[in-house]
Amino acid sequence: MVKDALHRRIAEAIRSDILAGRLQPGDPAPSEHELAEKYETTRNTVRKGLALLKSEGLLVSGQGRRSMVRPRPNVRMLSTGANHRAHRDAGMSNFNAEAEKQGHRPEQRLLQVGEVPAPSEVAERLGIPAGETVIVRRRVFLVDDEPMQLCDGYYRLSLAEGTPLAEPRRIRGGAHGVIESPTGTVRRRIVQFVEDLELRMPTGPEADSLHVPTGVPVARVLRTAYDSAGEAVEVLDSIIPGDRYAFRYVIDVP
Amino acid sequence: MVKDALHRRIAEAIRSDILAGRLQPGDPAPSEHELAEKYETTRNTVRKGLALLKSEGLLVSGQGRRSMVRPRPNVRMLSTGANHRAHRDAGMSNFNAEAEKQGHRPEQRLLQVGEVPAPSEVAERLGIPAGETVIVRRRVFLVDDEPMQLCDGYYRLSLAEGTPLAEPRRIRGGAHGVIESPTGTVRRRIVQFVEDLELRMPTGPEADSLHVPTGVPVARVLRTAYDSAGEAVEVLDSIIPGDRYAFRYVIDVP
DNA sequence: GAGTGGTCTAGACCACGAC
DNA sequence: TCGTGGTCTAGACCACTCG
Repeated sequence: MVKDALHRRIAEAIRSDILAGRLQPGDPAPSEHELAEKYETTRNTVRKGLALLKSEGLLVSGQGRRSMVRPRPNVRMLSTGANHRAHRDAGMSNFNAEAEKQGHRPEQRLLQVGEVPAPSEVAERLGIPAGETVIVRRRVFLVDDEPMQLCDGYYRLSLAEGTPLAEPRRIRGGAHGVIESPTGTVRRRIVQFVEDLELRMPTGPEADSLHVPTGVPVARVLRTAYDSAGEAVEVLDSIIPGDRYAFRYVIDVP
Repeated sequence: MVKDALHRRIAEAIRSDILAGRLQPGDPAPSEHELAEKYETTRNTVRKGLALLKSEGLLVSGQGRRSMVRPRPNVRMLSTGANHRAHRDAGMSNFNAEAEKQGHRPEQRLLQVGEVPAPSEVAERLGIPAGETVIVRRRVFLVDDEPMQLCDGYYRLSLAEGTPLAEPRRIRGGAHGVIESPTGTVRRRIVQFVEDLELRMPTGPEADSLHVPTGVPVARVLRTAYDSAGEAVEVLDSIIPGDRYAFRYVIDVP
């Protein structure tokens, strides 16, 4: 019978050790040799069992090193829509505030600033035709030198051209400061965010650049910012590893 | 070199066929035999490559059947905090409304209603000591007879005892109707939800009961409902497969 | 250098689906 | 019945880490 496959039983035994706490995060798993002997089978079969656990995110392994129970990451960010403004009024992004609160050193690294044709999902949200030229700012957020998320910001050309948004430099006070700063006589104000989340496994390049271990999913988050006129002024396209983030949303019912 | 492993190259070739659209969802993948011949290797190595793609959620397979590119699920729910009340005032849950809008047949199946000790995460949110007895209502939501999510509702004993919440029957108008119905002279009103999301791979039992294919992550959502007095009146603990749901949250900035 | 995990070969038998 | 994928054996060599 399929469900009683030996490699599944091996996986199940170790899984229950982990879930019951008999094996703690960071503990070494039994070696493949030991398991092969214990279950009177070959290393190949043992490896299939361990592969299952890796794909579930319970084990991590590496050439030459003993496999171990996946350690909890030392930082866990809380991504919350609830308090954007509070932080920003203090001149700080949500990301930085959360990291520093936990006693870590946040960093935002700018990968690219330039003009690109708008991807369809972005164009849709910005209310422009797909393929129209937009400004993109690609960044990676890090904590203690470990990458935490990829974050691409998209802006309409008419809004960003000639502003710091189009410059390949970090922006003091953040992108929202620029958007809300008065241009001529108008003063924009961001009053609403809409976040669309999708769950999936990371692509190869994503897993590489974010150091996502096997068996850890990511969220793809598209966040659109609207001003008081109902106009979309920014679309953020983020890839967020599931082992380093928890999400919290507060919904007020009218 | 590790990255050039043959099974990885095989996976990469097929992956790019899928991502480029040369292989469409539902299309059969090449058979293991064919691939072994093409790459002049053994079936075992081919299988390692295909296993990679399965763990990424790109392929599905089954004994005796040809592997195929994972078809998009025929229903995709939009889980949104934005319009709970609108639907409920129409006497319909968010879930049912969304499914019917897409022309499908929703169903909520009650698995269990009973008293249990409150899990710590639930107790925390309900503002009671962990382990205190609470009422739980375990349900599975289905669309067209396919399971879509697991959803356990927890209620304080003092609130649920003697009400339909403690009865093993479906509740006309939903649980919120009961919570908001007047008891004595007070009339509760739910005014806020707080949703905590976590991303991970499904456990074995979860994958089984939700028919989650390999390589598809789940969200674990804890939703707490508060009344106008700031009291937590319900905690919902849901497991939601990533291939059948998209999440949308609207955040208003004061 | 000893031990570990990563890769691969060359077979075998089984369970299941489609024809 | 035939082809498919699922499981397993019994070896081998390599790359890497650690003491």
